[in-house]
Amino acid sequence: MNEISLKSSQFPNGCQNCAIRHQAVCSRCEPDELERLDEIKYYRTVEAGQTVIWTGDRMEFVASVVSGIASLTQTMEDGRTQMVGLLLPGDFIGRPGRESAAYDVIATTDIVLCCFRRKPFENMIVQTPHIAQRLLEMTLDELDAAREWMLVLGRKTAREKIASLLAIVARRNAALKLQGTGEKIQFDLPLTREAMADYLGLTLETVSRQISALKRDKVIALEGKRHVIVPDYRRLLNEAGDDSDGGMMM
Amino acid sequence: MNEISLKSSQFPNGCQNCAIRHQAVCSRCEPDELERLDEIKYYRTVEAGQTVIWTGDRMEFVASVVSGIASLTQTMEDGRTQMVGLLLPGDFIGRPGRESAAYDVIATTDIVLCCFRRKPFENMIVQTPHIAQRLLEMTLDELDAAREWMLVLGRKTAREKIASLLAIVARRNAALKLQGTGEKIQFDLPLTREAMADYLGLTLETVSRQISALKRDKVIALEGKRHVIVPDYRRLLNEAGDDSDGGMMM
DNA sequence: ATCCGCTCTTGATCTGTGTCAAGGAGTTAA
DNA sequence: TTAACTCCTTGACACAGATCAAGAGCGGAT
Repeated sequence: MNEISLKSSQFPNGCQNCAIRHQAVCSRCEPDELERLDEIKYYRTVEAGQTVIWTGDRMEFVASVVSGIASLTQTMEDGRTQMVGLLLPGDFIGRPGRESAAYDVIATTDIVLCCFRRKPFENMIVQTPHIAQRLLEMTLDELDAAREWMLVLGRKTAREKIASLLAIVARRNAALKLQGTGEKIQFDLPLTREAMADYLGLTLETVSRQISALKRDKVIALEGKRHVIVPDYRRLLNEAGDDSDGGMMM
Repeated sequence: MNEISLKSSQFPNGCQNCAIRHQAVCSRCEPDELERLDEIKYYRTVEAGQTVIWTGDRMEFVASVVSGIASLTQTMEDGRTQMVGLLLPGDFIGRPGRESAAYDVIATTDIVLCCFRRKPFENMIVQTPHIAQRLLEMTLDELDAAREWMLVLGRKTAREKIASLLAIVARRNAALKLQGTGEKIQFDLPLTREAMADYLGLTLETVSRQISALKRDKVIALEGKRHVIVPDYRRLLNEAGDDSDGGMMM
């Protein structure tokens, strides 16, 4: 299962994207708290396509995604699968208090995780209130994202679903770079057609057809299979069925 | 908007179902913490069919459902609606830190809410760590429920969707009464066909047809339109597509 | 260079669910 | 009693998306 421990020294700036350390802890932590966090922390890489944890596995750690993209996936006995979460850098994996994993966690791209051994981490939560508060904020955001996605899954057409997904990835990308003010946004899709289908509750054929249709209608342009160019972000949002930008997710 | 303040004295046993007071606080709270909670607390009733809060409204409070059933609903501009949460007694409404509501909150039946004014409640969270910890637990449970529902919305057939919903309501009901060990479970559906459709991402006609089909196939029996009898709970679970009871939701 | 495996596209056809329409059953009000 | 209303059921038909099938593009291994 391709597990490699990395030393903190490989991340000279600290764990830049690690939500726990930088967003939850650093700004408010006492030095001795940081030390305790470092003691229970280790890094781990997983190759694209590998499964980090299977549903039901014992969870020995919780983790934060440092780089790459992971997904939470549920599978029914007959093989139907539904992705229930897209984990981007900064997102959190696992939950304090749970012994075993509730979902498969799959590395969609090569990823680096910042892991914390679970038991000591749970102790830290009890002793360090602002960690629980930060985790609560993050969890509430995830809950909003999940509910937003329920609207997508339950009520949107295939075309709207695709546009919604593209809008999310585009937004994430524009947010990471300088705010893509006005100018066209472009990015590489980090998901295969099949992964998109699993996220959207569609088949990969329908995904492919709808992407072709959006291309034909000049809502997007493609370079190769994965590189997407969005000439007019508002238009894309409109296709997604949520004209008022507002919420959306992730 | 039908707002009635009730006095705590109308709930002589305290607020039995109130998650914050009894599950989050009582067992671990100091007396002075309980007093502070009481100061910012009030009760409110809402009639069936009324909207408690509209999306975008300013949230002056957070609340816990004491009795009855409420729902969280999202609506698109063209009127398509998706229920994104079913709130049963003990469930929490609102989130600390958010100024305005992200969803419509609708009273599906007559309900009683135990409300806490938001600002002082947020202060309490900061000062009283175990409240944040309890809220984190509850939020994580809701997140699991939402993700479970994503599988229902994205990958299940209409028949499986109906069976899934019936199973949830049945489980809740059996849990409230003495564990319905073996014997047949019966309960009143608290939702109209239309509300079920909004929850399941279907039309009310399809809901009606599938309920008729389950009745015809003796998976359930009906007395009137709303009273459901489940002779074999395992069979129902099987129809829902999740043979291994295990998780499910809410 | 050739073959293999993987991802993606496109076509033809099938089917589950939506849409439109009519009417039944129960409740409340006149 | 009838009328009006809400909630639910059922039928006929349409259509979005699934399924089945063939093949294109492309990188990696031999």
